[in-house]
Amino acid sequence: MAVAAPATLTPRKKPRQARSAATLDAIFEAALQVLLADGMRALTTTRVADRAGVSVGTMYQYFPHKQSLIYALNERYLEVLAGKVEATCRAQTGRPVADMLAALIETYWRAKTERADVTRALYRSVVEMDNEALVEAFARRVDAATTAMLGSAPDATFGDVRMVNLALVTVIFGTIRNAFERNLSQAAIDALQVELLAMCRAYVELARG
Amino acid sequence: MAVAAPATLTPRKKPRQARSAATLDAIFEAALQVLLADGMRALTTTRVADRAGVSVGTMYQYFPHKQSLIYALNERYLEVLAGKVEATCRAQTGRPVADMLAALIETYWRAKTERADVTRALYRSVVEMDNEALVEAFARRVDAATTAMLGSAPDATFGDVRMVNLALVTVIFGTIRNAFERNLSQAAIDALQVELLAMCRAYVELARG
Amino acid sequence: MAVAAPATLTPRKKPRQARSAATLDAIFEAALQVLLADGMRALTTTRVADRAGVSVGTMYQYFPHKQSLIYALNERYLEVLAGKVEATCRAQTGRPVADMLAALIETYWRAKTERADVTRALYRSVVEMDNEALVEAFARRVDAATTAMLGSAPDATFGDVRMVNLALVTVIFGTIRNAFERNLSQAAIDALQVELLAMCRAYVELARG
Amino acid sequence: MAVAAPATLTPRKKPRQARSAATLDAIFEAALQVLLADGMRALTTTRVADRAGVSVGTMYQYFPHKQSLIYALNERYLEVLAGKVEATCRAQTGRPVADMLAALIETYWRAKTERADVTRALYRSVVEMDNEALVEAFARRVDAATTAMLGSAPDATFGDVRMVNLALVTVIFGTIRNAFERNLSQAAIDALQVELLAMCRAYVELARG
DNA sequence: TATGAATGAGCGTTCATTCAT
DNA sequence: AATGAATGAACGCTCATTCAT
Repeated sequence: MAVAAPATLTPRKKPRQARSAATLDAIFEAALQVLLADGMRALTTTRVADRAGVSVGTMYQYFPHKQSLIYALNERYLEVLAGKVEATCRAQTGRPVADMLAALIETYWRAKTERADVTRALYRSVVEMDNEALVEAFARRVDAATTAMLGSAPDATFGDVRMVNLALVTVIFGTIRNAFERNLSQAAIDALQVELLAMCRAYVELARG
Repeated sequence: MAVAAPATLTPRKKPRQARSAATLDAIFEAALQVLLADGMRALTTTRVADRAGVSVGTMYQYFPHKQSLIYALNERYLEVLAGKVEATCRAQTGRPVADMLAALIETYWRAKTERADVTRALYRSVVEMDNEALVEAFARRVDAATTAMLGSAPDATFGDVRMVNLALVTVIFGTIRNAFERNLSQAAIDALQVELLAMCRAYVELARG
Repeated sequence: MAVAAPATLTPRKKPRQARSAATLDAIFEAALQVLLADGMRALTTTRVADRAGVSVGTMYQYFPHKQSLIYALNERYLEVLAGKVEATCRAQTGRPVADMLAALIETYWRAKTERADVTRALYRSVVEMDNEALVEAFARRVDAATTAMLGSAPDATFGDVRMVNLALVTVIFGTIRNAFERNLSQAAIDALQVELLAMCRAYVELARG
Repeated sequence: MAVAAPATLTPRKKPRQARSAATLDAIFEAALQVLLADGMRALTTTRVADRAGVSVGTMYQYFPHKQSLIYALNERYLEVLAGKVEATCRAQTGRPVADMLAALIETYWRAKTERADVTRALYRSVVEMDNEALVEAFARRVDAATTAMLGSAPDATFGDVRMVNLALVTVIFGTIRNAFERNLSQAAIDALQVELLAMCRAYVELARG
């Protein structure tokens, strides 16, 4: 059931040539397209290979199992997402904590909204693999970035910054995910974002030394 | 992909005899066991029937599709969960808002923790069906209950109780779900629950008229 | 594969009571209806029993296999058909041979046309059983009747009446069956009947002593 | 019930390589063997594939459904049969009408007799598909050939050659089919062929201008 | 005697994976 | 290195038949 799950986010196999990288991209894009167009059930190796314009055989040189393809797909998505969060954290270093929260929520929310269909499709692709390692690695990267950011706030010092950070990150990410699961109107979603920010700010107010 | 999705949470077919009800229970329990032990991939009709101690044919007298079994499984789970939330809301009617929040979080958290494995397994079973109707119905029931509860608080009146309610419910449920997705230590989980409550209380403080 | 095939056309089991006969009739009628409405594929024991208003168990008291039901269905049909041919033959005894031929063709053609759908459905039901004995018995009955009729013609004596009879019966029945297999217009069918009669008369002219 | 039925008799998919053609032949031959040995009920995809020495998967690369295999089987058979009739018609062009009839009957009868078992097996395979289009196409081809042949006879002109042709073809083919359905002795069959020819000749005598 | 829930062998079909070319 | 035809285990599901009630 569980796929061999390397604990790192580094790509399993570095493409040696531009050609390989292009093929890899084509496969990823194809997989995503199939997933979006026809759902998880239609995500067969042949279908992906066909849409990517390569043979199944070739695809099996890049991915030893179907699971490894799905794994890599999620890896890639989380890689980009983590990058965005890190960029925001860097940009917010040393700024007031209220701004940090707004920026973090905004970044994550937009990342999920931009291609909401992809987000949802990937959530569903997770059944096919053991994503624990992936999630763990993502969490570690994000935790490091947000903890550093929070620590740099000039207007707040926290007794247990790791705890505050865990709470904020879990609440923000969990809320955003949940908002996607329910079929909320755009208006409700916008309002929800505002409330979430208010809540986080109120919490930080409490928690700051 | 999508299963025929009745918009209600009422069981599709009332078992006529005690014998039938027992069989139905055995099937549900078997499906859950398989799901827990071997994951979604192993949840085949034969396997479930075998473990339930009935023949496939019998299983197909209770469920027209494999999907309908999974659907019913989730229906059942959400039914119980919604019932617990409603009970809590009834019990907290007229009590201080801070108590309400503590009780709601406690109830939901415990429900998820009691059989955390089941919770996780069911989250994953969702790929196989269209659970939109189910989630919607669950959300409506819970929203009604929590909104009524909040409205009854003697120590708080809200400008837009529906908005406050939506925010609280989404944050609480989302956070708890997210806490489960990550592999947190029990200590971290306990601490998180405390923080979540603090955050919700701070938010309500802000929102109350 | 082959069903136990009694060589006679007599019913396997004489219904003792009116009740039984009614049930039997209901089963036959139900089978025919299902066959007509949904084809051979839909002809399941449960479906027939349901439509007949009895339980499968009861049906299995009348017919030991599904095949025996189909067998009996064909038996019944051929019984009626043979009866019609025999009646015609009796009626035509001693009449001119040209009249005999016209009457025989007319009788058989009308029998097939009256419920053309039943005819076709039954043709198709034959896959499920070994109808050799049935066909043989039918052929014998008809041969006896037609041979006797031909022998009684005042205006013709045949060198080998059995041969002439075999030729006529095979040609007439075969032609009519074939006419049904092709999708001919009503006009074509009518014209064909006329030609068939002409052909048979010309043949008899030749064959008569 | 009905299979997608292309209105032509041309093969659906040209095998690209000699290897493929061999496989296709093996599958056809296997299907025929199973049909002959064990009847329609035993004609399962696995059984055919096994006997053909290929895997089910391979079989499904040639035929999208079980039905399409049966369809192709009949298509192939009728193709050969129509070819034989056409060849005879070409050979008999311009010859006396009595010779034409003898040749046509002889050709058709021999074609059916050569592999009488195959003939009978295929008759039975028809339940599984909608052979209307197939039969129609066959009829059209044969009608065209025989009508042209009859029209070329130097010793006969017909008022309505299409009508005469329809009568002859229906009678001949129907009679021959019927002769196969009954379990006639070889002697009876031979005699029948003679009588059929006599009948057709007598009819043509009548019909010729 | 009549019932219909239960059975389970066996069906048609799919698709991840391999390997000869 | 790339291909895609071939494989076959395993799936979801059906339905003739049985037998406890």
